[in-house]
Amino acid sequence: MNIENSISSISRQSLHIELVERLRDLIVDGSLPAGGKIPERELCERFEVSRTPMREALKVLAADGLVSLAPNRGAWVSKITVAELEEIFPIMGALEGLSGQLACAQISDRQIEQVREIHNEMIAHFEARDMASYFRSNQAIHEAILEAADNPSLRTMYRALAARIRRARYLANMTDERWAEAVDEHKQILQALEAREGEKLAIILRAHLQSKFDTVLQWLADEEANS
Amino acid sequence: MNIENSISSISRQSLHIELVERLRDLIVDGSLPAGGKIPERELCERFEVSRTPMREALKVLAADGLVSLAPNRGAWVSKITVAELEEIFPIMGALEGLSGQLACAQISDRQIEQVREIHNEMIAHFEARDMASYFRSNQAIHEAILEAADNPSLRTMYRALAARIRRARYLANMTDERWAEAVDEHKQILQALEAREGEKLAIILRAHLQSKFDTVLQWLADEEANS
DNA sequence: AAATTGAATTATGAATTCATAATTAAGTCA
DNA sequence: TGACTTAATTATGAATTCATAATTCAATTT
Repeated sequence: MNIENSISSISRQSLHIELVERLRDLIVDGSLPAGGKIPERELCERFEVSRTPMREALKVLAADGLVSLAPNRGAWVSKITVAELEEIFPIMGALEGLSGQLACAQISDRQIEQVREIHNEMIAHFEARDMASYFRSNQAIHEAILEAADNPSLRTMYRALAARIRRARYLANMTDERWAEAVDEHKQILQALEAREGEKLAIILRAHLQSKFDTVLQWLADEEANS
Repeated sequence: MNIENSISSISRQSLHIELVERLRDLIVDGSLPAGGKIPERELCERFEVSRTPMREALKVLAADGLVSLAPNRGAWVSKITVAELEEIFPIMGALEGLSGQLACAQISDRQIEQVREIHNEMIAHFEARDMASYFRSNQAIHEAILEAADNPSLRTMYRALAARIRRARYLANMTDERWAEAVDEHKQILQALEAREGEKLAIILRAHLQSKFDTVLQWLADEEANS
């Protein structure tokens, strides 16, 4: 890529798009904590933009559900409720099932090989009981399947939902038993993918997400009890 | 509702939200034709707002995919391509399947009765070969199932997709043969719903949308050939 | 001392302004 | 006449300004 292109790739797209992505990252990685107020002025200074594009970005994120706008009271990072989790998990399941089905229909041997590699890394992390690394590999597998599905709209929608429930999804501590179950489910996922059995993979993925959801609900109930 | 409430329900929500809805309507009903430029200035005058909230609304719609923003060249109504249809139909199928499944799990007898009534109206429209009325009833049935699924996020996502492909979905002329098939599929839909067989309904709905998609693709191919 | 009122401050929503990019129109030359 | 150049116009993106709503905090009352 030459200099001209590398400049244009930054300045070409409008400020608010850039801001949407930056803000989404800040929210997803927890720099802007859930339930907290979004300091508009501060962020404008940080990113050296005026309020106009910043507020445009906040409105886009609000339409996505990641941000809540209180009229005349500013923007807040949306706090996920149990009710919303109950809404979103089945949708994620449907989308992830579809992504598996589409992936099976057209995934290349090369891509399957890549998934297998990540899968094996994940197993190693499981055996070492390294949960952070396990989650990373886990996420990479789901991303790879989504990638293989080769459907940009699906990708965008899935990621938007994943951003909304991210913390709930990866902060829930699993019991060792549940963890082993999840690993077993992942072995089935790999098998179905290798055999390119789309319908089967869809069913497994939906069930996998359902299990995850149950775990999260359990965790939330425990959290509730302990506070 | 008292006067105070009816006032606040209008003025309470911000201008750009109101505009998002108005613009979406204009696009979906064809007042702003697909592929056409969106006359920002004109719309600002029409709705008596300044450019700021109008542009905020356009950015939200762009994030939704209903509008395309060309940097420094303004906003255009997105034109659906065959590639996008190929992306979106399976997603709609997955979401509609899920809505059927969720609906079966909790639909009331009263709601089933309502669906049955709309279904019978639709059959009457079919027998009278009144396609416009048929489409209206058809849409009402899918809406009723979506409603019974009682999942606001699902509803929002489904409607956003439906808006994007609306014209393709309802402008495609069906052959009499295909039309009869669709009606038959709808009879199965009603049966599964009455029996509250969620999995089965999901499968039927996915297949139903797949058939619809095939019809639309055929229609597009014909259109292509005739132009 | 606690609650309540009201002025001062701050933040927000929307209009306006401003710099710049894109388009159009006019003029020039082959 | 028709393509090309360049000036004028218009539209766009972003910054700034302005009116108003919300919040804070001190003063007052009970």
